[in-house]
Amino acid sequence: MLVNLRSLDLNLLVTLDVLLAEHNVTRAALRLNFSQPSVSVHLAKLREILGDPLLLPGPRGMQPTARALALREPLREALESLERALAPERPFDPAGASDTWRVAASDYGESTIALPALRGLREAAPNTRLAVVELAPARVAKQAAQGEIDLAFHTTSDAPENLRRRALFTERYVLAGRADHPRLKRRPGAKQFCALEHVIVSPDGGGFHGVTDEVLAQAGLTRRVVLSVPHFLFVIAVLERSDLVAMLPWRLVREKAALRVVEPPIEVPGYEMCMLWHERSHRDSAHRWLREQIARAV
DNA sequence: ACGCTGCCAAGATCTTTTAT
DNA sequence: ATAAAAGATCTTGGCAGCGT
Repeated sequence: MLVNLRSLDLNLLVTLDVLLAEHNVTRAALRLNFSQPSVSVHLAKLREILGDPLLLPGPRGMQPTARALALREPLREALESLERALAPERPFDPAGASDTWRVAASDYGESTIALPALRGLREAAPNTRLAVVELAPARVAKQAAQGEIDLAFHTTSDAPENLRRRALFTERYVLAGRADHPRLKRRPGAKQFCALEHVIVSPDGGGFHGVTDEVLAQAGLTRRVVLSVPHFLFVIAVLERSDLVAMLPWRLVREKAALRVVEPPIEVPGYEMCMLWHERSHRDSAHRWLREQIARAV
């Protein structure tokens, strides 16, 4: 018959553990910082609960019953396991860690966050692995909740409310075209800007209308958006091989020698990037280290 | 007010020492 | 070898502190 743990004071097991080691109530009491009678009462309760005398007074002190002998090792292991489980979390050791982290990122997040952070991660924690998975904004909250991803890189403004977040940087838009683009030798005016052929990134797919178009509309202007693509990096390839231009995040194009980057003639509001994670990971020392590492890298 | 826990004091039991 | 005395150890009963 199983002992109901609800009705069992686990402190009794601590006493039993010491009793099984000492075979002596007085010495057990000394070790436990209890009075001898208290331990005697504990033993009485244990006898009642387990239905076994456990320790019998005999010729050479208290002799353990067969049940007591059978109990000793498993009990010791169980208590040690509990002690380990309840021990204060030890600080994360990057050098010895072999975690695999799953991070959701768009190709923009890959370029501007994952890439800068990668070197530091490899150096500090060489036995860890990083899995970057496609960022699907609609699914981030669920993925985080189900533990499919540890971290997501996302714009702050439309990030799921129920996830923890930390701002990483603010981004602004610049106008980019190929390095020797004839119309970008000087910063174009609004009219020339609208006359150019534009590429737009539409992560949801298929859209031809973005923030830039809204700002233009307020000024009574429209531009010619001739290509819509879902990924940022493809835009760069397109710009390099055509006369198309695009309003792109500054961080994505700042080191692209093949591109010419100019300030746009109109003021397009930027956005803030943040990383998102689930409450469950919030206090985890490994996860905190990862977050700190990434925040420092960007 | 009640129940739980631990302590102290006293009683009970068993072991060891000492005397015969 | 046996019995009494002393010592060690466990159990029981009563009490106080504490939290519900």
